[in-house]
Amino acid sequence: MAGKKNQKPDYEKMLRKAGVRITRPRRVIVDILAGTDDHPDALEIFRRASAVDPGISLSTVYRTTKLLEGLGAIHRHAFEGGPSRFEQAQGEHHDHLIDLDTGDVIEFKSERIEQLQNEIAEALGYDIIHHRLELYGRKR
Amino acid sequence: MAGKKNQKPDYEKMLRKAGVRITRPRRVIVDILAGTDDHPDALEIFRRASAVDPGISLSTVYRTTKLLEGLGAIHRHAFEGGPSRFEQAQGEHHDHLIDLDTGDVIEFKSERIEQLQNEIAEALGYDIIHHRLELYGRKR
DNA sequence: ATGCAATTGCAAATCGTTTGCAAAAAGAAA
DNA sequence: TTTCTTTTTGCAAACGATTTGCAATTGCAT
Repeated sequence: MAGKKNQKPDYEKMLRKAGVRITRPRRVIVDILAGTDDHPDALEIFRRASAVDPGISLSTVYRTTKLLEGLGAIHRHAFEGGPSRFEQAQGEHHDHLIDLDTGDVIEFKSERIEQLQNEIAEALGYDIIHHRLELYGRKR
Repeated sequence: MAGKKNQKPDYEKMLRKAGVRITRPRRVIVDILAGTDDHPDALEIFRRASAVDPGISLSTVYRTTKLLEGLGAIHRHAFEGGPSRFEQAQGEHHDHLIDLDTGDVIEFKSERIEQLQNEIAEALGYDIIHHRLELYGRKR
């Protein structure tokens, strides 16, 4: 259920299409994001990028995540308490359960809940632009 | 549906019970929180408090909101993009729809959704400690 | 290869919030 | 009410996450 990302997204193609330059730092960062199913924050991406190319700066990580987010290529999640965490925008929409003890993120999906959300917004006279559903829990 | 807070909470009693001193700044801040049904942030509480007593500092607003949050007397909401906003912990649990154009917060409640959340957590082997459901939308 | 705009790294700035500290106020005791 | 001890305050400085200005570097169309 969780670690199911069908095919790696071709971020380089997305960058090219966006008309931005394909630089070494961007290639490294983008590869990291394309190659993981977890939800690293900027600092963690920076660490992983540094392991590949020690010259990459944290600023560039922030700039690149922001760029990719703007392209809709990745999603940013501001789970409570911590820094923003990122994940590929691949696959279907899902929500998150955050393990309060480990910080692990478990993805889940509920068609029923989505449906109910729409009904609620509808009843209130609103169109939902996006939503946030996060369950914070601990293992039973 | 929204502006329905049954009776003002007696925050002074809660403070006394918590064994902390009832100071003038606390009284002012607490009165503001007890007397509003909206979701002000720290700066807004500060502004309102300053109107009553110009001597109150922003630090004290932060300290007092944190104190009340610790007592379970108010809830803190970190809606996306902005600073934390607070509301009395009175009444039943509810979730929020945030008007992206105005910042207005509309409260709603869905027994069905809560139920589904529990089923999901259950299925994943987790106990939900708390959750966050926010709909971001604009008027239709 | 060349030239220029886009991108980088770095350091400094930003925003919301927290904290150290000395001065001020609460409230228990006398 | 005066005194005493303790908590609380205001202020300014520190904080963590993120953004930004700028000069140096780089991608890439020519």
